[in-house]
Amino acid sequence: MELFAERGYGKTTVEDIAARAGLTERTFFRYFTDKREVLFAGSELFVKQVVDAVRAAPRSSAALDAVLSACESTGDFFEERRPFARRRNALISAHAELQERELIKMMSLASAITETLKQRGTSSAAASLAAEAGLAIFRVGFDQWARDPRDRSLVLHLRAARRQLEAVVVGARKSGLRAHTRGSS
Amino acid sequence: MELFAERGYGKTTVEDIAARAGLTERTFFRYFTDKREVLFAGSELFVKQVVDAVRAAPRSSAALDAVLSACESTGDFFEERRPFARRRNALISAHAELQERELIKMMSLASAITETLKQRGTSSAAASLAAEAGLAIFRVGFDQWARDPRDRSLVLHLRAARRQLEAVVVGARKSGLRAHTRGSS
DNA sequence: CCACGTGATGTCAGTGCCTGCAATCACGCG
DNA sequence: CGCGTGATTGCAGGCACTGACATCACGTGG
Repeated sequence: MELFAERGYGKTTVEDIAARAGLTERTFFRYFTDKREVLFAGSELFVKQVVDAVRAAPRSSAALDAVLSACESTGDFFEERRPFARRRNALISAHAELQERELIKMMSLASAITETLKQRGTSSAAASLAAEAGLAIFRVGFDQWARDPRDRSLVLHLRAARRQLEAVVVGARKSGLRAHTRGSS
Repeated sequence: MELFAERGYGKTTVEDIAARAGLTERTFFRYFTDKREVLFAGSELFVKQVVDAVRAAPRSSAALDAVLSACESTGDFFEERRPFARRRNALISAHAELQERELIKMMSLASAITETLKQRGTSSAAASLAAEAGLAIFRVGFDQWARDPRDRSLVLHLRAARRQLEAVVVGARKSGLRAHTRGSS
């Protein structure tokens, strides 16, 4: 992060990073598969935490609720490092290659959540959709949180996003059914 | 695609591709910014079609309906080339770097849709969520479509996915509200 | 104190992606 | 034929990444 801040991501070579850490380029590639991966260290741990939280959700709760409470449980983690999260976010959104990596990490999280939901007895398609919808809420909520000038909590933004999604889906369902009834038959 | 089928994506160099097209590596990079981009040629056109379809949706329809009818309008396009779509899909899901590219294309589509919805008067957060929810439905539906041994239509799979999402969100809302009533106050 | 095994680190050479720059080519026009 | 313009090429080089092998650090048993 120091180096990226100094010269920018593109102008920082892997050799630079390794040197700053007192190592060789070759050794860098033993720890990270990629130049990009250096910004995503510990992501497996993050996935594990979220998945465990999903698994820990009460059986009675609906799939989406399980996913969202798991998302909310990451709040403490992020709340402590909002400044860092902001800088990291800015860096990533400034570089397409980094966004790509972030997106695939998100999808691997989605897959992991989907699997966990299936083990809870959710059907395959519903599990996928609950995972994806949950992460869509997370993305939107996280974004609002990161750019919130009033520094309100992540949980608050997640709940707001969730209500928005409900409104969007339910609203569409109502008018969609009406249109359908009108249109067919 | 020929070359990728013959030797695999990883073992096909850009020089190979250029040679097969009767050109030089250097020229390849004038047409494509990337080796990966060769598999996503014309994606801007696709985005344009979907965005136009969203824009063309009646004002009265809800945001999510606008997005979904736009997704359905791509059905004809894909239906004609299901075998190609399947091979391309298999190739992409076998290579993480290609998945990354596909994901970022999806997100750029989501952003474009979000913008269009905002112009229709949808609020920013609702627009994001309608776009993301719509694309989640598209991803799940498309996946089912591509792997459907009975070759049923894309539209059918999209509608099914949509009903699943409704169930997931509405189901969660009901039990979530119940839990909330029980839990707080 | 030494030999030895093991895992981390370093060296080196090589491949392939990608870029900048300058030369060359194709071709339509006066 | 000469000329301008846009497409193509050749060349040199930077950087990401890999494989094979050498070396180092260090704990263990003799």
